[in-house]
Amino acid sequence: MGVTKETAVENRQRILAAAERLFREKGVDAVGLTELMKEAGFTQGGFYNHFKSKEALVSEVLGKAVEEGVQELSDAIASSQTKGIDPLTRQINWYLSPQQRDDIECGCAMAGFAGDIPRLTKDAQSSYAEALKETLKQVTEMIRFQKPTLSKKDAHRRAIALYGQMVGSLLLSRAVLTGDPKLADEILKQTRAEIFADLSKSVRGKRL
Amino acid sequence: MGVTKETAVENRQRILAAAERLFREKGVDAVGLTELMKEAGFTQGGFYNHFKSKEALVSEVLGKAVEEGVQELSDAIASSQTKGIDPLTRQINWYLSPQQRDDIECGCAMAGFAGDIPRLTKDAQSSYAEALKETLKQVTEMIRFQKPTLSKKDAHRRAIALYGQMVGSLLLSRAVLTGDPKLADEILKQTRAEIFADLSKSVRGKRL
DNA sequence: TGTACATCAGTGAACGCGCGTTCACTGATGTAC
DNA sequence: TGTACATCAGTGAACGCGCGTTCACTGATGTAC
Repeated sequence: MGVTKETAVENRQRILAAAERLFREKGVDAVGLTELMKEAGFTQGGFYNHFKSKEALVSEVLGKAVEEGVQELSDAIASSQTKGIDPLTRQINWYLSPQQRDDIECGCAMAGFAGDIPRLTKDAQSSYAEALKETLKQVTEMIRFQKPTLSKKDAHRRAIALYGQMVGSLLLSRAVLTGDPKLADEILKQTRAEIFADLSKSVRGKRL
Repeated sequence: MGVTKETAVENRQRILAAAERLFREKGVDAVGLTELMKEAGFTQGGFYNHFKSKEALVSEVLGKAVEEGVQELSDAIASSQTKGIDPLTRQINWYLSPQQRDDIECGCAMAGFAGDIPRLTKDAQSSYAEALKETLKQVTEMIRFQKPTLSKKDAHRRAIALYGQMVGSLLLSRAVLTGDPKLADEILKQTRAEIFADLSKSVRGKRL
């Protein structure tokens, strides 16, 4: 009831933030608009002042989440490089850590939403595909930073295989987290070990 | 109305089969019992003659699907060995093919349901974890069949990393299938290429 | 083997419930003069 | 700057709908004698 234009924009952000949190935690389908608006601090009716439909909200949340993911990765690469750390090693260690697996709120959006994509709008699917492409470019860069001798084509192939591996291990680890926590941890640990063994092998003795 | 005991058992199987088909296609949450029973050829009320609740059905479908997956893999390994084909190579080529990606009805249950597991019952989570463990054992065996010199521990590590990679690439490829079909195909192709490059490298020149 | 009765798979209407969405209303904000 | 009015974010009740589930009923199957 009577709210600054500025406040209205902030409130819209709050709805988006609440939605991302709940979607990641419970899944898109399992979150109702009443619950969502309550979480954001409003009553359900106000939703339609900000969004055309639930589907439009979902698309926007998804798009925002994957874009932020790309941005965060970009920042992490830059930060690693200024610190003189190898960005790829650092990124893999973070990605395949129990922390990023358990902190579903802040974890990788590409992995977290992967299962929902086929059921979303074409728009959402396109932004997801776009973000994946961008991410693969960044991984390719990290690989070339680590092994400058590699051709661009080889690095890109390696990037695709590596990123798929990271996403898959993360999702499998999450899937068995309750059913077999020991296995969940082992998946992350062994995948990390295997990746680093591969890397040190292919740089031919030069340790990372 | 009035049905042989035998027929009743068959009908139960039909409900399970319809459920698995629909769950894979649309996701567990998106399938209602009315739709499900209609698909199986019945009216909604009869559902509770066979299952305690929708949740119980979901658990049973999941358990059955992953068990069948383990069984099918076991059969495929045996069939490859009698034909003198390397089971691992054959399995990877099938798993990372556009056909298995697109044929969501018959594709890998471990991958297809991975995203749903955290929201299911403890029972379902346990059978999933059990099936994953079993699958990893089978992959380990395939790896040792291909490279008998590898220690059991090394083969198991390699199995975890490899299976995670296959699942991840498959899910990413599925996620961008509509948004960027070219990328979807490339993910499968490059992952296959990378895996086989790794394998031929680590068997030191001995082609598969 | 034939008859009487209990069982229970299947039917389809109905239940309460929460969903996404709409609506009339409120009242401070923003605007026109 | 002060006043009158339009705007529109937010409220909360209500909409139709499909959900998971329950229920009284049907009638062939299976069983007891």
